[in-house]
Amino acid sequence: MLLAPSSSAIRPVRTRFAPSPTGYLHIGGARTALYNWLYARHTGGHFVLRVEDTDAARNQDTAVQAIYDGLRWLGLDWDEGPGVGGPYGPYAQSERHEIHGRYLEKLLAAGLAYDDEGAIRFRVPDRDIVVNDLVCGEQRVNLKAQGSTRWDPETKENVPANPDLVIRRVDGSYIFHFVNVVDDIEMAITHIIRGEDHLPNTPKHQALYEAFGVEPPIFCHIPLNLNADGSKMSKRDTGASVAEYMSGGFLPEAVCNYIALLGWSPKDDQEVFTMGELIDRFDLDAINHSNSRFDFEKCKWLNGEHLRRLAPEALVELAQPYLVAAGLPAEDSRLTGAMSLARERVQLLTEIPALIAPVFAPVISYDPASVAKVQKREGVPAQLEVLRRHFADAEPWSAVTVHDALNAAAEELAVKPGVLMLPCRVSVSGSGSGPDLVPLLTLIGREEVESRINAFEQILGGTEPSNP
RNA sequence: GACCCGUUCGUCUAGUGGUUAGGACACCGCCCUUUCACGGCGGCGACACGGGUUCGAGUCCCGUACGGGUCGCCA
Repeated sequence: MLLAPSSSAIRPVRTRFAPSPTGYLHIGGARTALYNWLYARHTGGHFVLRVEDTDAARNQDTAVQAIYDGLRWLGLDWDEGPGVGGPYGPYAQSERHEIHGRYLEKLLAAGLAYDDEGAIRFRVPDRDIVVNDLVCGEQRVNLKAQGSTRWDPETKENVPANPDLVIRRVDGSYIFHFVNVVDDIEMAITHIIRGEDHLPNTPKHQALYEAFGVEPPIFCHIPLNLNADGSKMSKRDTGASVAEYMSGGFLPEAVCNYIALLGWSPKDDQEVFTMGELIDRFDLDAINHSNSRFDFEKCKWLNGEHLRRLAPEALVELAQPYLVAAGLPAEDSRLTGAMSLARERVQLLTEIPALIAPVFAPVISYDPASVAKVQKREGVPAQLEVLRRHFADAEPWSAVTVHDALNAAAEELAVKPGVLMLPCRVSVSGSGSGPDLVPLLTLIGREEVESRINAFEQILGGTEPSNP
């Protein structure tokens, strides 16, 4: 009973993400969830979250929580699932026993399943099963022929095997392949978007759909994400857990943007997308066919791009926890101005405190290398003296007057303004690099700038730095 | 081992028979009479290999190599 999936076009799209509670949300899983979510949003359909827990793994609240937290942080809200309910519940596999039992009965009654020493096996048909995958094309396999041998990794050889699928264990619990299909049928899932690692299993699922006389959903197997070195990404690898991004100063929309691009292409040169744009542009026909490697640097760059598109006020909001942790004021009239400076060079929210600290820090921590660089120069104390004099005349203290003062000092000394910038910068921030100097000085204020230049002159004069 | 998926700059990718093979990250250089950064400009850098088909192939076909995946009473 092979049925073409064409008629499903009239059904409202229903996608699902079905993670097992492993205690963390893998970035690859996050991408799978994202694609399902995007497709549902793109088509105006529904996105379902179903937790594939098992009896044995029950009561692992924290393990499930990590998945919820990750999805919520990414902004991938589910229309049906744990916490929100829905017409096709329950949404935890462990609570769907009766349903699974009912489907098992169907198979048993039709003679398509049988008891094997207490376990129950699904009788696999002896004919080609055809799967149509949106990405990988047509897959054709005879499960009976293929399953009659099994690879034994111990002896490294093929050994005879029973091709019929165990669907219920001796202990009465059900096997993944079976519950997966049953739940997808029951939840009226129309599109299965999942990792390519499931592709070889799909003919088994197809056979089950056919056994139940149900039109299978549209399969879409997406290529995998690998580590930078091409190895499989596992729990311990850098960037593998969404939790790292949550605490590492990333913006959820930047992470979504990046992982969306790993495996899907907008087919043009746009790289920075808002969530709305992703929803708009995302479609299944533009999914790539080959595996990709995770480039943490590009992910950071993209995060910087998203940060740069934010209003300073929004940045103040987002930086709150990092400011507090760094002992910086969480509320201050200069914060917005400081953010618009930090915004220009920031990639991660975690970098913000160091960037704006000079605006607020009463004590400068001098970077030895930067100080040494200044010390090597001739005539710096005299230059700072002239600079300070012009700063004293800047009235009122503003970006314009500070800028003019800097230029005037340079003119008097017959040097380019740039020559004065390094000593000035190190004086007020302790570092040779940082936000744009003039706005930084403006923000710090005349009094504080002058006293920091004073302090730095003393250091250059041979007095021991109070803060090496 | 069998079966499946794949292979364009280091990485992410555009490219659907005729292109100087385009963009982005990273890297390098220059510019922004102001350092670092941001931005702008430029540079480096790729069609895995071998056969076909074709007037013509990154694009189609076959093979090889390489990478990944799957073969559980795991999910």
